[in-house]
Parts: sequence; C-alpha cells; structure tokens
Amino acid sequence: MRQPQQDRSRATRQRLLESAIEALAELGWAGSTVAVVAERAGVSRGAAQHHFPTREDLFAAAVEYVGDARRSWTREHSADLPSGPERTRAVVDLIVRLYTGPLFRAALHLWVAATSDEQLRASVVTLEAHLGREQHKLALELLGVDESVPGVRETVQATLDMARGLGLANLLTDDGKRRAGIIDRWAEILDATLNVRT
Amino acid sequence: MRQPQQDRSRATRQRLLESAIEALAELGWAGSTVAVVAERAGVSRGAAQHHFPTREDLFAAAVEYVGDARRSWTREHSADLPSGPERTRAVVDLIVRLYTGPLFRAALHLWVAATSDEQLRASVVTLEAHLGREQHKLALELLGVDESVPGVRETVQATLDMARGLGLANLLTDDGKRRAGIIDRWAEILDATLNVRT
DNA sequence: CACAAAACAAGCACGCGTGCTTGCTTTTGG
DNA sequence: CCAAAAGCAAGCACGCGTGCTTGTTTTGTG
Repeated sequence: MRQPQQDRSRATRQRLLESAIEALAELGWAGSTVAVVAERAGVSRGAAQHHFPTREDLFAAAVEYVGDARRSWTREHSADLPSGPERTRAVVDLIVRLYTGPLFRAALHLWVAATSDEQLRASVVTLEAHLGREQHKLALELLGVDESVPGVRETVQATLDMARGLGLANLLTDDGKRRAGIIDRWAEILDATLNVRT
Repeated sequence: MRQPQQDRSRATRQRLLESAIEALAELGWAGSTVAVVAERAGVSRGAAQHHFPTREDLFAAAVEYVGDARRSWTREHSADLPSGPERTRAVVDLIVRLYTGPLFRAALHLWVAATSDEQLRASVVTLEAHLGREQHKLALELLGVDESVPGVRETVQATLDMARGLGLANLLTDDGKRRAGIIDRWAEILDATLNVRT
C-alpha cells in the first residue's frame, strides 16, 4: 500500500472502517451489509467497493482496525489510574470496561462470525493472539505484579477471562450493578492473593 | 399443544431440534438454514416447515431445547463429584466444562444472533435469566457455601463469569492446557477465599 | 490548459434462503 | 373398512445481498 496522495480517499476509507465496526456492534455480522456500512459512512456502495473489492476485504481490514482501536483505547485510559490502595479496583474496572464497550461488542460479532468463515478466522486468531498477549502484559504492569511468582500468571489470566465473561453477560441485558459488585469483590481477592506491591 | 398420538411425529420434531442446535454449534446462525437443519435431521424441508411454520418458530423452540439440554447435562454430571479436598477443583472444572461444550457454543451463537433479532432476544433473555439463577444456586450447593456470608455471592458469580469467558476464549482456538492451569489456580483461590466447608 | 488516472455513483444479473402452494402417503377415528 | 386429518415431499415465486460493469466527477500532472 502506497501513501495515498488524496486525503479524501484516506478519510473515506477511515469512515468506512469506523462505520463497519459501528454497524457490527449494533447490527451484528449478518446485518452489516456493505450497503449499510456504505450508507453509514455517507458514501455510495460503489465507493465502498472501490476501497474494498469484496466484503471479505472490508471486514479483514475492520479486524485490524478494531484491534488498533482497542489498543489505543487501553493505552489512553490506562494513563490516569490512582496509585493508592484503590488502584487494584480501578485496574480491574478498566479491564472490565475494555470488555464491555462497543469495541468488544464488535469484536465478539467478529469472533462468532469467524467460527464459520475460514478466511475471517485466520485474521481474527492472529489478531487476538497478539492482542491477548499485550493485554496480559499490560495487566501485569498495571497491577504491578511479577509473573515469575507461581500462580500470578494464572490469576491475571483468570481476571482477563472473567472480564470477557462479564462482557458476554452484558450483551443482551445491562448488567451494571451486578458487575460493580463483582469487580469490588474481585479487587479484594486480587489484593489478598497477590499483594506484592509496595 | 396436545399430546401427539404419533411417536413418529415427536421423534421427527426431536431430531429437528437436535439438528438445529448441532448446526448452530458448527455452522453458526447464518449457516443454520432450515434446509441444512432439515437435511441433518433426515427430513425434507417441507416436513420441517410442517412442525415449525417459520424459521423463528424453529429456533425459538431450539432456545428452550438448548436450555433443557444444559440443565440435564449439569444435573447428570454433578452427581459424581468427589467429596475430599479436591472437590472444589472438580466443581470448578464441571462449571467450566459446561461453558466449553457444544451446548454452550450453540447458546453463544443464539446470544449474538439475539442481539439483532428482537423476537429471539426475548426468548433468550428469559431463558438465560432462569438458567443463570439455577446455575448460581447449583454452584452454591455444589461448593457447599452460604450465600448470606458477604462476598460469597459475588465470588460465585465471578466464577460463573470466568467460566463464560473461558468458553469464549475456547471458541476459535483449543485452549485446553491454558484452561487447566487457570482452573487449578481458581480452585485454590476459592478454597482460600470461602473456606467454610467442614 | 489538457489529459490521464483515480474516486465515486448507478444499475444489472446471479445465487440463495425463505415462505407458500400443491400433491402424495400414513395414521386415526367412526 | 372408509373417510378425514395429519405427516411429509417437491416445486415455485419473491426479496435481498453480493459482485460486476458502465458512466460521471474530481484530482494530480505534463
């Protein structure tokens, strides 16, 4: 891919991608028609097809895009975290919010769609492998714990998996209050389990 | 619904439902065409349509069916659990297996499909509300803990949510070894956190 | 200023899944 | 034993989404 001289083209492509993940989160895989995505982006179907010849191409790019978006969201929000005793709770909350936002919804639709689409599956598993490792490292860092201590690795992974599960539970019904209690409790458990911070 | 005099009809309906959730787990929502389901059940499309006039009717019934199946699966497997110190680990393993089997895969496809289908959504949320409560009560019972103790409720719910998350992670890639370590660790944490058993 | 290439718009044909209709077979009840 | 009803098979029409082709506008360059 060479550098597009037209900013307009870039902007259109960008909007197409944003509309794609937006539609994915709202309407699901089957509902995210190229026509729908194009309409949301404010361009014609032909224009969308110009940028992404086939539907597969569009959503393959969308996979990358949603990965980047989740990455930057995490980076953005992990900046301002308290450092006192309530840090653990804040970190858990951040992680859970990562898995309950619209980006995760889009990613979830991508996952299940990838179940029955070989092409998509390949894109998604490689992305999720990278992303998963990154999130794990970030969680270690934010919690200020050492992975070499036995049990820590599994505990952190369990935290991430629990966050995924909470996100899943939040799919159909708003789960806010139940979630808050669980986050509180889990933060307590984490502090009691791997309290090796200064 | 009156009692069907023909066993044959009942059997056909049964096979239709089983094929539906089987197709759901393997091919996903969009791939589970009524033609596909009918073919898997060994009946014609018209026969399927005779039992379930519309596709919605078929999968509405499938929602009930997968709920019953998960219920009976749990009941069936919760019978033979050890009672020694390794019971906690066995219980956690059982719960996680409930969320990693084909039944959960089918349910997951149902969930995400229900995201963009109002009819289906209604069926799924009511089912999941009941089922969730049941699983929670069962988990309390199997673990032998008292919900009135503060924190216990949240901890058990966290366990269920983590199981959901593990099931989700198991969607695209086989996750067996990683899962085993997390289950071990989780059982340790549970024992340390809510050890009120004799 | 002109020309070429890219971006974009609009329309068309094909495949496919659903729902309906028609005809046949088997079972149930009088 | 016969008629009515239910179970079941096969075919058809409609809607819709995708991919392709053609035509128009905009952008960058000699």
